[in-house]
Amino acid sequence: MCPGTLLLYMNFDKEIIEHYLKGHEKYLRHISVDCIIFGFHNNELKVLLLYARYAQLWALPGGFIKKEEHMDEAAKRILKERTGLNEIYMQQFHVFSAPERSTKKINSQFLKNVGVKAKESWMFERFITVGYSALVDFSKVEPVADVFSSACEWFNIHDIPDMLLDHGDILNKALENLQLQLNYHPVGYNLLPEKFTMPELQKLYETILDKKLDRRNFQRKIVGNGILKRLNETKKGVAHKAPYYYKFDLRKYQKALKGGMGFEL
Amino acid sequence: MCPGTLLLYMNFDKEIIEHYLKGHEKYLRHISVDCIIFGFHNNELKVLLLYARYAQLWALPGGFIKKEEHMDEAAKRILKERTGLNEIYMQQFHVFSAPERSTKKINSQFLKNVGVKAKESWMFERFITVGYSALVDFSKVEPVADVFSSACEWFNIHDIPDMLLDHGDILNKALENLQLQLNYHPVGYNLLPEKFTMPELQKLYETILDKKLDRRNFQRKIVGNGILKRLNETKKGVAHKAPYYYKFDLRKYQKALKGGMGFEL
DNA sequence: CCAAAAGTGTTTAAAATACACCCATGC
DNA sequence: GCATGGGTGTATTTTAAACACTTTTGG
Repeated sequence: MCPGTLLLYMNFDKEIIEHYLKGHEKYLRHISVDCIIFGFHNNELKVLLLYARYAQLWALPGGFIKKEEHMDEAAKRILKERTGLNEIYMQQFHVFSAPERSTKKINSQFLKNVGVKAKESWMFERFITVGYSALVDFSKVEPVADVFSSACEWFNIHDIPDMLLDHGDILNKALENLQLQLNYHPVGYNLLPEKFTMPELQKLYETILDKKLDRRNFQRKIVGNGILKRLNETKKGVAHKAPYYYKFDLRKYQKALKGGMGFEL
Repeated sequence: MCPGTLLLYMNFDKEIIEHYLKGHEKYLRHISVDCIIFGFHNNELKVLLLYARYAQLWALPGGFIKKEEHMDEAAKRILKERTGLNEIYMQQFHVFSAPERSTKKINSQFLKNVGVKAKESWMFERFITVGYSALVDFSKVEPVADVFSSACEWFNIHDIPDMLLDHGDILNKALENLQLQLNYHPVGYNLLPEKFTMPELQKLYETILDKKLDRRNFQRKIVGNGILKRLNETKKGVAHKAPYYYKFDLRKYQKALKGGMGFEL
């Protein structure tokens, strides 16, 4: 542990200790929520991770459900705290419940390190976690770490570090889920800025599906189901023919969301 | 309440009271599992329900997760107890977490009725429930009620009674999920007996999707992806041309399960 | 021998795929 | 003026949908 670390802990001690000793008065026991926050930037699919100080490992942004709170609300709250965004597109995708997924050792060691002697804590108990998958506009996110974390950063989906517990598995499952989603729902609206070019949209699909798509057929298919509106505006400052900007036709987009659109490209 | 009811309660009192007062020593708090058990019989899609004595309403078969048990194991255990079957095809499909989904009133009234005064019980607390969807061979199931229930019966999917809490919603979500599944996975293996005829398989699909399919195109598609083996045996005693029996080619079936098969019929 | 339901094949329409040429821009 | 990447159209293959006739069986 580097020299400043222990001191840093001190600043957060009160809140953290309270969480370990009294969190169960506020939150449901045994249940947590973990979020996979996907973003798209520089033609790369990214995921927002936290560096958990107590475990010295990267981890998914997560949290707990308040005693009178809907789980979806808990997920929204967590997402807002890490990204600053309201109205995030998200959905639960899987529950992870292996009895051996526990941070008891890590957590009690951590408490010792910050000088607290606690034999029992709701945080030492078993947790079942519900995975939420969220799609956000990268450019609008301002990553904020939580009290348990010393960093909050984007990672390229192909460059994920070792992660806490089964968080790596959770992330993989989320990605798999996103790929499936893509076949049936339009996805770009949540991941792209309001205006975007066709090549950008295509790159998004290619990145998620992890395969190349034919430029012309892709365009035909996307334009064909009418969820896009082309703007009378082209991208500036490119060393070749300038692509048009597009934006989503919200009404038709929503409709396609419900009806499904059988994308297999 | 009919006259015999209270007496009937007595026989179960010990186990039930123990459950209310000490269940939290055995099970995780705040988390339950509810199962939607689908079967297919007489060309109808059926669901197995319990009549909950404490609520005097039909309810989904459900249960709780033991302190050191994987949630999937809990679901398997519950499924086995109600159906007698091991190795059931099942999967979680959604978590229901509205804070208002609570049986506190119903449960405490019930305890009063059986003569127990308990102000507190883990069973009065809020529960988040994980829905599991299961597909079973109707002919192999022997429905068994649990201690909280006075009946365990199959219901036609189009003839579902009023149900406890949000169980109706859970059932609808499960059905929706099953319809989606059908588009990407073969489904018959779990719902049909080993030998079955093409018209039976088609009826299964028609029942789940709730629409008519073209007999010839259906057959071509199903046979086309090679998951079936036709037997040299026809159905006996039908007043018309006898259909062949088929069975699933397990190897190819499993492969199709993974690869998906884009059924949209 | 006829009604009922199953087996099989063909024709047509739609969708996915593959592929080629022209256009605009910055260097 | 040329390399880069974007815009657009067409021909081909594959897949889905619609449809008709023949076969078997019990009554």
